[in-house]
Amino acid sequence: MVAGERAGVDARLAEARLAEAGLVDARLVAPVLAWYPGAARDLPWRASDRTPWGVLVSEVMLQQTPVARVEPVWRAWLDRWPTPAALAEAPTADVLRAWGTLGYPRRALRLAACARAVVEHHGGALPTTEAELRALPGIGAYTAAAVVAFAHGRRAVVLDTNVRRVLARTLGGQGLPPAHLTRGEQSRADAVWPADDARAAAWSQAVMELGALVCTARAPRCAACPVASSCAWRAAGSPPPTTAPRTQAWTGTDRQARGRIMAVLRDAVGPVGEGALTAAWPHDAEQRARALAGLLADGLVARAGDGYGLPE
DNA sequence: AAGACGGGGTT
DNA sequence: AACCCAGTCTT
Repeated sequence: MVAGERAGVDARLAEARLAEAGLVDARLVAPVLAWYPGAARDLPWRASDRTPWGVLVSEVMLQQTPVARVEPVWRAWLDRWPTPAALAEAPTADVLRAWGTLGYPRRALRLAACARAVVEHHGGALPTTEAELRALPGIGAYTAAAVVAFAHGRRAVVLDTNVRRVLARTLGGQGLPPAHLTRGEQSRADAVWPADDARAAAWSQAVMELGALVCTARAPRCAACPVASSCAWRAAGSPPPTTAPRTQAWTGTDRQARGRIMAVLRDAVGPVGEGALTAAWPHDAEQRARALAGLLADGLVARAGDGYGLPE
């Protein structure tokens, strides 16, 4: 075993002892739970009249898209398709237009497929276990846990980018979590998560909110943090992150080309011809063809007469 | 384990 | 111009 692994194991053992002694609960969980009620945002998918379906729709929309952009689309979506059964009947073109510019439109396709699966296999009601949710299209480990915690109020370890950052800083002393979710992070989270359903669900919501509002990636508001005094990262002098995340290129990528084509088709009343696609991405015919082929393969675009349109 | 996959607000 | 965002799926 190399020194780094040895140190990691020692750190986890130390954390496990702290958890056993109830110190993590006293220093981290309890203060964050106390902080939440006065700080939480008033988001519509958290309202007392929320439904599991509304929670799921919010979680899928929030996969890589910020809250501010999701909120208006979520409201319109739930007004139009208040249940899985309603969405299951919707034409794909309507679904993609309602998704608008949230990005990653395959999520909209998967959400519609999820609605149909819920109708077919679960009688139209969302299942309540992580394993059943995980088996539905577009629902991965995070979203399954989020629905269990936020919609059903039961214990589920919700490990999104916010929670990973809070735990990396407060317990790990690191500025940012690893690039990819590690077993170490999962075992650390499992040790921290309260055992009781109601407390665990409240913690899920509160720790995510802390990461979103206070323990932010770029410029954390440590002065407003309820656990600043026991934060391992602060104690270490807030050292900058060691590994810089690789930023994704955007301008000139296939993804941008796909987006331009989708924008044209969303805004078109009927099918569009080759000319409209050329105008959408004029300078690289090869890339345009590759993007269109990908969209057709993904089921985001369909041939319509002599041209192309959103699928029925 | 790595790469593909949108789009817009913030710094 | 970079960076960031309540991830998932495929290879």
